[in-house]
Amino acid sequence: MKVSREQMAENRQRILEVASRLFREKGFEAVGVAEVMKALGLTHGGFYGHFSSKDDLIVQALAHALGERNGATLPLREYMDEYLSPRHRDNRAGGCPISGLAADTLRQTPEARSAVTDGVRGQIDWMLEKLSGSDESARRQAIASWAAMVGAVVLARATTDPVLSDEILKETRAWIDDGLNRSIAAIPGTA
Amino acid sequence: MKVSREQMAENRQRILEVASRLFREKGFEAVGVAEVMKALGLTHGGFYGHFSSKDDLIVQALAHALGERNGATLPLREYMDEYLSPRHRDNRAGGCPISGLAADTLRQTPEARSAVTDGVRGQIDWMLEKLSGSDESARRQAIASWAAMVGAVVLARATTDPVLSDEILKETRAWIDDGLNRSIAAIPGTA
DNA sequence: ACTTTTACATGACAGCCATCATTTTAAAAC
DNA sequence: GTTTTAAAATGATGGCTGTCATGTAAAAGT
Repeated sequence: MKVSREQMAENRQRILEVASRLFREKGFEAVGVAEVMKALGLTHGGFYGHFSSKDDLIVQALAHALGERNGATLPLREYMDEYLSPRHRDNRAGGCPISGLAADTLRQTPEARSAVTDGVRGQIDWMLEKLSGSDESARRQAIASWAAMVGAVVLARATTDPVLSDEILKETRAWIDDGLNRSIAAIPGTA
Repeated sequence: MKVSREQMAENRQRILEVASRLFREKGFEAVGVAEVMKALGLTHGGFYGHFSSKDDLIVQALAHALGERNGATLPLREYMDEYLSPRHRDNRAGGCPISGLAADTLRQTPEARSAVTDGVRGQIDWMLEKLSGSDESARRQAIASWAAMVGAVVLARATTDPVLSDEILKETRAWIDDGLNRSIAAIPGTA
């Protein structure tokens, strides 16, 4: 049956939200078009009225998830605390799309890869801004801290031993903080 | 046709080698049983004489790839140089199975996940040994450095911009070295 | 030499998936 | 209120994949 214009626009948004959550949770390949539509209470038929293909959905869902996360106005340390928490590790569907989907995106279209690249660049810039420094050492710190965060979440998720998994998150968090403190101490007037 | 006993044993080894390379290159889901066998010049039919299922192959290929890498007798800094090199980034098929497959293993059998967990634990222990320290700070350093290495490789592979990709590897490598030097300096007698 | 065993080839089957053609039905337009 | 439009439902199709049944030929055993 046909639905109202607003209903259709809302449906489109809900497809993006549900798809981006399912993709993060199970990966692009493991989620079918029918599964996404069913999660909304719809059937697979209407899908191609909204998106031209599954690849198209992947690109838009990625952009949607990346954009959603950009609203983060947390202080850097709180952001890192949350990122490296067991809660984020266990919340793949609602978590960072880069740590969740970067590896999966390798086998996707150039458009999808491009969206992830923009996300990586944006994240580094955001962290750099939060570090309130733009010399090379701040950029190094932003990049390496971010790499450690992504790696720790990937490893913590892959590890089935909960003790080891928690330890990876905790020690990585502490290590990053060691580096932050060291840098702050190096700024004249803060030591 | 039937082949000799040694030939069969060799075929089994070659299946493991080819499969572990293909899996690392394209992911578990994207590689079919037929594709693996074809890469050896065989057909899909004989596969189930060697392995009970594709899931079985995945576990054994993972263990094979992880074991292969354990022969590393490089000094720690050289190992890190290689790990964070463009060459390793571009060599998924022959590279570290953890950075290449950890995310993919989330959706695999408990046995496969267990193999990866053992690999993570072994890698941390190996690095700890190389750091020649076993106090908590050395363990923290091993875990966080390793997380940064994995994250940097994942991000560098996902990033399509070659300049940014190279930068992620290079800055992460430098950042880890900063930490190593700081720790060495903290050991009495080395400063 | 003959028989038995078995590694691999061939071919088939069921299940899943993306995509599309057609139909239905309710909202928009008049 | 009637007609037009289009969003979603239904159903079909083709391709791919894991798995298995059967066939075949060469090695192993006697």
